[in-house]
Amino acid sequence: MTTVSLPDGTPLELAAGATGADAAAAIGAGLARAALAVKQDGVVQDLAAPLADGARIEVITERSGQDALDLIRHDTAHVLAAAMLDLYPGVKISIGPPIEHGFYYDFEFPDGVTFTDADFERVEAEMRKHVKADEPFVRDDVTVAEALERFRAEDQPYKVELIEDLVAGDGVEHVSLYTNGPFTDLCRGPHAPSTKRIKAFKLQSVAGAYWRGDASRQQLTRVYGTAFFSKDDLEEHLRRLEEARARDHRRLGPQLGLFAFSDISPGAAFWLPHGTRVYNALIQLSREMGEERGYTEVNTPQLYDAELWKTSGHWGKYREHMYVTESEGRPLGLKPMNCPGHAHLFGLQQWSYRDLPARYSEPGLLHRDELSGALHGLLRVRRFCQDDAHVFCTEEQIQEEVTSCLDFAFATYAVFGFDRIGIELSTRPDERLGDDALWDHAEGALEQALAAHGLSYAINAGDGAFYGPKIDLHLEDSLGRSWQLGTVQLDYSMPARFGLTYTGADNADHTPVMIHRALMGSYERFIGILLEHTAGELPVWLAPVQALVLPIADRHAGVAAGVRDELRRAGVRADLDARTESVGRKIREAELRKVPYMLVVGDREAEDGTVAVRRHGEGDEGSVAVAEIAGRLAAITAARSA
RNA sequence: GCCGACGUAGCUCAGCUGGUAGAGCACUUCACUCGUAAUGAAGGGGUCCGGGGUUCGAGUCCCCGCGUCGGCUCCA
Repeated sequence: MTTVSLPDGTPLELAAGATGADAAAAIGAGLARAALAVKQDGVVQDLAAPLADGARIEVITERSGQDALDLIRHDTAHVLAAAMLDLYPGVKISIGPPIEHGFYYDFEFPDGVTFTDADFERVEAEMRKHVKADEPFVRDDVTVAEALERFRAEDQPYKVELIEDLVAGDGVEHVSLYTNGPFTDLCRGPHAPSTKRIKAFKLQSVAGAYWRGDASRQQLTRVYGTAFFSKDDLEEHLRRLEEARARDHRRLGPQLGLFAFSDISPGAAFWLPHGTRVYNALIQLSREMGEERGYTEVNTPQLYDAELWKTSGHWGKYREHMYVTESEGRPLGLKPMNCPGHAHLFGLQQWSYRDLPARYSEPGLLHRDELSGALHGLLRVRRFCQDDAHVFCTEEQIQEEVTSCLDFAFATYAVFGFDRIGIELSTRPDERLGDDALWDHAEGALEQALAAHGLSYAINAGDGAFYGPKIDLHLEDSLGRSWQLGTVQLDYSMPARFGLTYTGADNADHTPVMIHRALMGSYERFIGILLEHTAGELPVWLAPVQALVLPIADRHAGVAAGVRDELRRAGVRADLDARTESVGRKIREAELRKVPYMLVVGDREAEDGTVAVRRHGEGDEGSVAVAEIAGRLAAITAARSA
């Protein structure tokens, strides 16, 4: 006898050796038909897998959410591979997993064969044949030797390499193969019972992807697709992707007159007047919040003798991403980051332990020669400005300083209502400065700060900066792609390399510790993410035009200009639309520009010193005295409350 | 940088198999002076990303370059 328990805790008795399919059948015929797989103690397995006595089980059906979608998307990846082998003899297959919103499969095509999205249609047609044929997924556990023989015979070197690595790495002796129709793949599984469970699928894009993520190895052709349990779900998914395009900051920026890009300077935004207002308002926010927290602003050069970059270590590691020039034979580098400049600045002065911590901030303009293919609107640029700061402190002050950097970061995000923040601890990379004892120490300090906040975080092993580990804070864009905004980095190396010292209470020289931190990250990236999160409807305090005064007829233009001036005197960013156009048109255009407040001035308002207030997206709210609306908007701006 | 796609007026896009460029919005002018999401009419505007090539003829086909988009790699 095998006894398993169902999700509601009910025990279910089955014959010894019973499978997931048996369990589903024992519960009901309908469930047996609907069953795709079985989850045993949290692990999804084939229906044909035997159940372990005492296991908690759950039968996976179409309604099981992500587990079920992962399953058929993985199935669809196998069907794609089967179709590709049908259509492209000699194609080499590598791997094809499910991913968050779909799946991919990586192929190597024979010489001279290129694969493009124009080929999707015939591949999809071939895939449909396999789905229609209702081909079962059959698992076969074989010895490593058998598997190697099979894939060598089929001339599938990537599969051979995967098996060899499994043997070398994990010492496996058996591997599992899954066969659907004519196609057999090395695969851990699980899979649904047959290809017919795939109800709707679509190939989406083709991309290059390096074998095993290694740029020095063969580049394969990756085919992305997605699959669902119904055509409606698939269409709904595609519709959402289309909607996300409307929130794309690259579309919103020019539309709202915030910024533009030009071929003449790839990766560098041209900030238009309204975008510059937003940009400056964010810098102002950083300044005010920094001042409250004991930061002092500094201003350091753009160009430095290569000596500085050699001292910091950047010359060796990042020179190819730096813009360099020379003057009178002296090599110079345009700063890609502020830290060496700040370290040098620290060294120009004399320091006592009584002066620490010193917190230097600078909205420094940086240039990095990013790979052309990496550029992405405002989110990845070559010219940008970080809300950068460096804290120089004693060993004893680290904990408190890192903690207050994190507090500062969350306080900044709270201003914008950002609460879904991904936290990562990035640890020592292969190429690094400093010995292991230093790294142990530094990583430990960051872990403690995170623990003190009670924050849950992911470990990003090997992704630290070359001078120290870091805590990274991530937000998602409109398509769910994750972007690093904030970072707090602990650095024991650079102060020593720059020979920085302070005089301790013992009258001896000591080396300070340096904390690098940026919270918004760069103003460019932050504005990009903010636009995607708000769909361009910036909070009132940040809107480039907070109020637009709309005279109804030309005779109201004088009064309207007076209203605008009064608002401006109160510190409100107000503009006037005095064109000879209908109010309807002016309102439509202001709505499209997402201006938060439209203030209409006609005969009635001119008469009694009021404006008719219309909120963006909400319609007419009636008349309000000019002084009152000016005070209201000034208060909102001062408080950054909406 | 690599793989694939794309690049036509300020913007969004049309332009079939090669036969000398088109719409809507925007812009300019004129008329209208208007009460909460488009007043009407007329007009101007294009080295079809750049450079080569094939052809009697190239926006359209081929090659090279640049840029953008989706990925990969990278991201101090």
